[in-house]
Amino acid sequence: MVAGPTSTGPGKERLRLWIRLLRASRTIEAELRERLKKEFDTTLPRFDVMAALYRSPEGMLMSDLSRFLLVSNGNVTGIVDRLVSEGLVTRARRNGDRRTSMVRLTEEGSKSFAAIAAAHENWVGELLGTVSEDEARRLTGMLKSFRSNWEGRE
Amino acid sequence: MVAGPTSTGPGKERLRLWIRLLRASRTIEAELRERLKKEFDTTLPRFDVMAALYRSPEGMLMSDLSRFLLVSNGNVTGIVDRLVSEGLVTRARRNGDRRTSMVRLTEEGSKSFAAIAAAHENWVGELLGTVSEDEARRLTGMLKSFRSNWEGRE
DNA sequence: TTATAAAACTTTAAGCTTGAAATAATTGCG
DNA sequence: CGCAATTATTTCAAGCTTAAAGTTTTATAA
Repeated sequence: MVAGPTSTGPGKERLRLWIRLLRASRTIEAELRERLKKEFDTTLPRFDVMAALYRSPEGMLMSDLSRFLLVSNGNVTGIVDRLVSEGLVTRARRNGDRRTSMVRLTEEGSKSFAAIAAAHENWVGELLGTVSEDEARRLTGMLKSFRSNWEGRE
Repeated sequence: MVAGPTSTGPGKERLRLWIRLLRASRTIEAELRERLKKEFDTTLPRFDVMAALYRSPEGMLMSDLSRFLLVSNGNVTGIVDRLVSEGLVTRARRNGDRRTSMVRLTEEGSKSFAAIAAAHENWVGELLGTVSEDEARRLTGMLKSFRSNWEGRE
């Protein structure tokens, strides 16, 4: 996914775009992962889950998390397990539907996330520093319309 | 990495961009992974390694692969191991420097890759279909300059 | 009711991924 | 030369990831 086009033709320009997109996101992702590890001894998947929960103080179902984060159900199970065992998150069995459980940040998890998120936002600002605010807005617009055109997820 | 900004401020626009970038690449990546599995019973990492080797008929060192694909050394070892055991790739010990080995596609690997790459290019064209050729060129340019400004890898 | 299907989740097996430690070969320098 | 540092690679442990199969609970409908 990271090599160059192997031919010329109609799809070439879009293939180039895809390769650039992928290389850019991998490079940034690698840098963020490294800093999360070094500075906060955590991982990107944990950060993702906590970020989602931080936006939903009322809690989220496992399936909400899985859908929102674009990862599989089983995947979320493992990450939440570990967050629970670290005291950052709780799984609350529900009376209404006993198949499901509400996942929420604990007090500690919320505090912890706020600190990490602040650093994270600065890192992203730094790593994308060469993109002007205006360019960022335009790029975001292009990517947004692309996704929402392609399929209905959010 | 996939949730929205948690605050307003100067870095907000770039954080939005990063989230869009990540969601776009994850969505496309997931779709490509699924099709590679279904249609060719292979994986993205295998495809990446084969794509790199296809561009270098003379072969690549393990460290070349690792650098080019932006993944760790140990990672490449495992993927190449599996490709070797499937007869798609060879590791040739070198006389000059016996620490290293040249990795090459076999005849079969080369044929196999050519077929997969053709399908792959069509898929990408389809998945990025809502982006015009012209827009694709502009986006690519932005992403390219961003990366080369940020650091010296290629 | 009461089977049967559907939904929410967990478990499992296989593979991917990293960072760190271990091996082995080469290079450089006193 | 001889040995310390460097380089190329593999091994390892832990965690991430998916698809598929399994479990439990809820909904449907004959």
